[in-house]
Amino acid sequence: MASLKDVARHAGVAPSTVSKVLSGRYSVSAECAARVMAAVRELDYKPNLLGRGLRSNRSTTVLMVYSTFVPGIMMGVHSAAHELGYEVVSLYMDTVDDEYFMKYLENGLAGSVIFVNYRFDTEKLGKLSRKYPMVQCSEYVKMSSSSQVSVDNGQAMYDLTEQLILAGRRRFAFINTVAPGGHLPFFAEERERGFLRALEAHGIPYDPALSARCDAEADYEGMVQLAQRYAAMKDSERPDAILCIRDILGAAFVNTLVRAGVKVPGQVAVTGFDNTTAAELCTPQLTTVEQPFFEMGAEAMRLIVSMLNGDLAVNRRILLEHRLVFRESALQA
Amino acid sequence: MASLKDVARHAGVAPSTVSKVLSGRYSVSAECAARVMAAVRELDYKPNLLGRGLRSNRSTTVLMVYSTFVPGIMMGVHSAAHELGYEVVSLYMDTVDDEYFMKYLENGLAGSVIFVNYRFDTEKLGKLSRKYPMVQCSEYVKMSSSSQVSVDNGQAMYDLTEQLILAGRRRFAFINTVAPGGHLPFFAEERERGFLRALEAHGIPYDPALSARCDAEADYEGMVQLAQRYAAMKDSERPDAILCIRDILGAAFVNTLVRAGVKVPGQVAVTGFDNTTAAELCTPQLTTVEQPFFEMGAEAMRLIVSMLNGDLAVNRRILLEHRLVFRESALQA
DNA sequence: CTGTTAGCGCCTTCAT
DNA sequence: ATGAAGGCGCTAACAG
Repeated sequence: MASLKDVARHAGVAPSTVSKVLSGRYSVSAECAARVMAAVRELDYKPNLLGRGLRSNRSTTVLMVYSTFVPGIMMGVHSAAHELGYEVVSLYMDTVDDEYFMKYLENGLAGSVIFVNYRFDTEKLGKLSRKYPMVQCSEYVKMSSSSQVSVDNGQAMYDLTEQLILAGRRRFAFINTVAPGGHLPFFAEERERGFLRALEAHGIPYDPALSARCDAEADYEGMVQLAQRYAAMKDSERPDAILCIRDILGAAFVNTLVRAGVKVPGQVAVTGFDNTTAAELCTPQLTTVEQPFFEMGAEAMRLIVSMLNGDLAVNRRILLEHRLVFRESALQA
Repeated sequence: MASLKDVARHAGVAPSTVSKVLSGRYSVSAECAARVMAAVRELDYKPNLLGRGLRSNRSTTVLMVYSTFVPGIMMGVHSAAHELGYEVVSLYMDTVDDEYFMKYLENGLAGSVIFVNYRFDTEKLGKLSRKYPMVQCSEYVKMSSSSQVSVDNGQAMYDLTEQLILAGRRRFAFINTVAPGGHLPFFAEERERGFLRALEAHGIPYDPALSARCDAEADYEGMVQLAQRYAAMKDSERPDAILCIRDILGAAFVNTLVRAGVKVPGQVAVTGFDNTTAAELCTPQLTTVEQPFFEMGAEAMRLIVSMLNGDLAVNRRILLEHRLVFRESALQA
């Protein structure tokens, strides 16, 4: 691999001059810059990030930690990174609230973090964010010192609930998931609050006993079992609208209810959240909420870069627009 | 961050001695080693990978390039990496056969590659494998100079087909996917060959006109459209067994046929491949083939490390055992 | 505007 | 068995 020194020799200048041309942050004569760039092309020079990082103590590599694979977010992050001249390395961590990813910061591989749907203890997060630029994408914990990019989960669920009310639904159930510790992810809390707020705004009475919480670690079968409780209810006792926190839960409900002879959406409307494949895979297909994942990822990347450049006095919270997707499982008013 | 020099000072030895203790490849007195290790703990020292990589020109960071997110493989790769003292950085590339990932090798971030389900031109792959250790996991191209870990896709499909034959099926269709260029991934070729081999071995006549190939880029709706052609056939003309190359295709067929009133598995047996969530999401649930993803990932990692250590004279091909998973869509004989 | 110099953290040869 | 010295590729401070 050609090194910066090789480029310098080939162009007949000093190594530091090459460095200056490449960084673009120092004044160099146009003629000289042209010679350097020509040499870069001829030698197919690629800067060595180890040398650069070691010397400058800065890193253009962003660590992306995710607990849920969302292709759209990944593509958005990568796309923005590419435009901005950054690299992203990603790390799948199925056990949430673990600090294993710190290794990748401490050993110098990366210099900043984007969390995607990753739940991390508030206190730890606070400490961490003082050492490394950090942004939370999609899921987040409340923290004034943390940057975040997401949709307005509460508003999204409010909007969805409102449409069902306008379509004539009256007996509502909300199916949330609950983590082993009994904690709800913050976005899940927000969605539930949005749901309640919509009922209240429209004066719809609500019986919490109709709702349920599914174990976050439940597999599909577990979700089906929960749904069977609803399938087994007397028609008069069953909710006429079941709002699920995620598509896969919604799909489990649709499949289970239909198999038991309950009419969807005739007797019960069912909805999901995220507009994943699962929403299309069930019959009838699932009404759901779509998030602008690509933009969310791209914004998260831009935000990190701003922070790295110190462009930002304060951390920011970016909210992007959601979109309701109506399918057969719950028709629009 | 404490550096190696800090550790040396704290332990009262020379930096080079600390390095020797940590690498374990030089003789150091037990007493001295103990002092060093104590200092490492007290200072919470983490070796800086940039300094190490720059100096040694070796990297313990493995790049994982994938076009399909398979949690099991990821976890296997990470688990083995952790045991062996390696790091994994991963890169999602939806556009297959692209060389963008080379950047991460050329800039020194990583020193070897694991491809997961990533199709890469044979010639390029050959060139690359001469510069960087490389293993293909799950999908692979035929190449004597390349290491690979996978199940025996041909044998898996042979076994599945044979079970359907033994269960009395006689009119077989095989639904493959075809990439824009008209090329089949190698594993897809192998599966199709295994299917044909089983029919031949049991003397079952085969009408290729019954089979079809779905555009690899088709979304769920596209798959449903293909399935509708089969739903619309006269009962006497329709295959009584439809073997799909992937679960999601199988799910589309199950859903579409059932919705059209065709009995699954009564009139048609349907199968998938991979045992993903999609196989559970459809009704009836899908008979499929399970791969030992975790082990595949772990083996791929071990193989890379062997190659990096030069332990391996020749590249290797590791085949792991598949498992048939029978569900309602195609019952066992 | 360009070049010289020093050193980021680490490993490895060589001398002791 | 231990330490001293050099240098991997790069950038930043300084000199010219």
